[in-house]
Amino acid sequence: MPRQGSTNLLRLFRALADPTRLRLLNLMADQEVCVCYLVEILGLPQPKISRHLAYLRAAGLVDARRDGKWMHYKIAALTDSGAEQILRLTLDQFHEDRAMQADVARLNRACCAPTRYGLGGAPLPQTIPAACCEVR
Amino acid sequence: MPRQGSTNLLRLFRALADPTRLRLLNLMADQEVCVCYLVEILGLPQPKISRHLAYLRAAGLVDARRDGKWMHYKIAALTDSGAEQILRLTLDQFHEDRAMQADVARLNRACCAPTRYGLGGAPLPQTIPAACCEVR
DNA sequence: TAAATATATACGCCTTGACGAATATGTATG
DNA sequence: CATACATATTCGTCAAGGCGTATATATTTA
Repeated sequence: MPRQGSTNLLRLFRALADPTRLRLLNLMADQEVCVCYLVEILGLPQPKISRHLAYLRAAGLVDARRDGKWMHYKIAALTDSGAEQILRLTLDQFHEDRAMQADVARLNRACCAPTRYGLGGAPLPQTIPAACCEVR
Repeated sequence: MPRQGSTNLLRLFRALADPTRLRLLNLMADQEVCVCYLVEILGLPQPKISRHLAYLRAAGLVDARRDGKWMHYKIAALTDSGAEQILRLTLDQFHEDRAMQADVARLNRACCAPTRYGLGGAPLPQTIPAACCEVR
């Protein structure tokens, strides 16, 4: 297989060239996340979220997993190690961005109290214990 | 000034989301380069090169310097350190890409023998000594 | 099987930006 | 000042992709 690193990088950069997709990737940086949380946290129309997730999936940046009615998305392991490095560095940079950190904070709060966010039966991310701080 | 790193990153990724601009940045990775060399090496129409350089300049990724009839472009020092890191890592990745290295090789050959490339009086990059391998 | 829920896709509209071709601008030189 | 040369910009056209709205699909539950 010929080296075609710049083609992979091009695909990566096109995927990163949209603010909604950056926010989605930020929320998925550390864990697999259910679509319902993404919609709730970003406060954007569900079809918009779904379309951007489809774009990211087509670009090979995320993997999807069905779990009953729910779909979980997570950041994929990229075959191109250069693209992988750039993606990881990008996600790291989001730690310096207030708005991105605010998104993460809202995600954590929603995961700790799903019912308050209209996410009653929604599955929690695997890294959040089911009884993290939920009031019953 | 509020943190708005993701806005800077967005501008960066949009600038990187084009194959011609990636090739241009690759050629400028280590040195300031005259537009005439960029046109010659990439073998693309001059207005196309010029438009992409204008885009890169507007995005703050390159600086331009006039030298008589000639214009020299170089990669700018980015104010956003996150964007700077990503850009540098991207340029590093080009070392793994055959086509990108071929561009660099052609640039070096042209700089060493400008007259053979129809670049008779064109100014050499600063890092290339005027008598590098030129046959007189 | 019908209804409810979660998610995905299709449609039409619109903006961004890429392109080739033509032309304009800036600079040096005769 | 006229010309040549290097580079930039404009113009019209086109494709990619973003959006809201509506609808389709998949899954569970009654």
